[in-house]
Amino acid sequence: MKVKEMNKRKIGQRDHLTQVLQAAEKLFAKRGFYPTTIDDIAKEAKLAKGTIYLYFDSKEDLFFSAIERKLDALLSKIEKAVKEPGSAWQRINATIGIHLKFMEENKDFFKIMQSFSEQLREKLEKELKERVVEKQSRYIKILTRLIQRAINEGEVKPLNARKLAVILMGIVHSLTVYWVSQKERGSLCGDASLVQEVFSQGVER
Amino acid sequence: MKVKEMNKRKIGQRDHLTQVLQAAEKLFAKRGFYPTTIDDIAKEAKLAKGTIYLYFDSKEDLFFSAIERKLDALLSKIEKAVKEPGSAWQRINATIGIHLKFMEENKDFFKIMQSFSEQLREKLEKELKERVVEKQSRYIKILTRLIQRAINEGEVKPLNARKLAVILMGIVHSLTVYWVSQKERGSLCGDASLVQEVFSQGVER
DNA sequence: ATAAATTGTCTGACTGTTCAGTCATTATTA
DNA sequence: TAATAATGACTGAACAGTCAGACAATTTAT
Repeated sequence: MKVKEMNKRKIGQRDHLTQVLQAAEKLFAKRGFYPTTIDDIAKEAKLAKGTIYLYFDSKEDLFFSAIERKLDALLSKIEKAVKEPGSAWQRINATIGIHLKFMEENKDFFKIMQSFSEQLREKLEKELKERVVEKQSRYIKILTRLIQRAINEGEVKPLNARKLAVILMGIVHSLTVYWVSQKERGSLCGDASLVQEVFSQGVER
Repeated sequence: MKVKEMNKRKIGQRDHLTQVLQAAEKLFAKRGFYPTTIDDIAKEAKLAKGTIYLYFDSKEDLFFSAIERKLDALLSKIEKAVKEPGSAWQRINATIGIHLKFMEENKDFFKIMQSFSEQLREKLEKELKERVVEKQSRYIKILTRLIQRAINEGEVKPLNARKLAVILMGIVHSLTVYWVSQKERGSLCGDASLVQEVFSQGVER
């Protein structure tokens, strides 16, 4: 987060910062990057446009900061769960559950995620993009490590662990997309067992 | 002589249309909808901006037409393959192979697909959007029907066929995304057997 | 056969609007 | 009172879409 004068931040200021980030998340999620204007976000946050530029350098900076904020929240949940004792499978299953629960609670957010990397290329600041890409790949790395361990323990076929991680993410993601598109939404978390069943049976030795 | 000249004129027209569609596909795929300007497309197609508006009503119209063109090509390949005789599994496997091959040959194109529905919402003409959504869902329906048959034949566990279709699409799609992001790309088609193995084992009774 | 008129295609300068980012002014806080 | 925070009118660039006219292919008239 590129907050100017970070060290001098006060409570009033932090509130405004959060207001802006929440408004940005909401609107970017609803409409995507380009159709969302800074004026929209300012209005939603009940602040003047100029105030936003006190906290963020540009629209892109705000966009990435909003994504980063949520991604941090998801990652810390995942990382915490992975530290818990248990077998590789138990951890993989926990991860699936946490991911689906998080998406169910933040259904707008994931829409940003899926498009950001391909949508903004070219134009965007390299540094900004890398901040987010790094966190995205950390998630895949965690899953890859878990799957590799399951392979080493002989519970999973000796396939490419990274590709299996990609496949698992793909399953979880596609079900989320499907769930969001439904008019009458059931519980997304309820699909955790389906994912676990299909994936584990699909890769087990 | 008369006929010859007339043909020359008509062929010229069709060429321009194709030129525009190809340029649009290329640039929309590379940069996405908003950062691509009609001037860019005109330049790429070596035509004047006004000419594009002879063939398309708006930027959105052009965007959807470019998508539709490619989607038709993919769908007709899939539909043809599904008509071939064979078991439900053979057809599902054929579909996976065709899909991956198509993406390998049109790696830019699929990027548009994944984002279009979420990117443009709100603003876009309903009718334009529906043209594409209808075709997208036709693909899922084909897969769903195949999977349902495999369930009826007792080869697949009695789970929700549509969700399984969504899962299969998710696997194929995520591997495509992963493949595109690789610097050193191997063969995407080569992953067809991985998908088939994991999916079939994952859902079999 | 040649010129003139007609038709259909293409062009790119122009217009109106939208919007990211600025900054002089005002409000708040210490 | 001085420092800091917030405001919103303003600016300049970008861009979708238009349109008056250029140009080439055909047809008609002489």
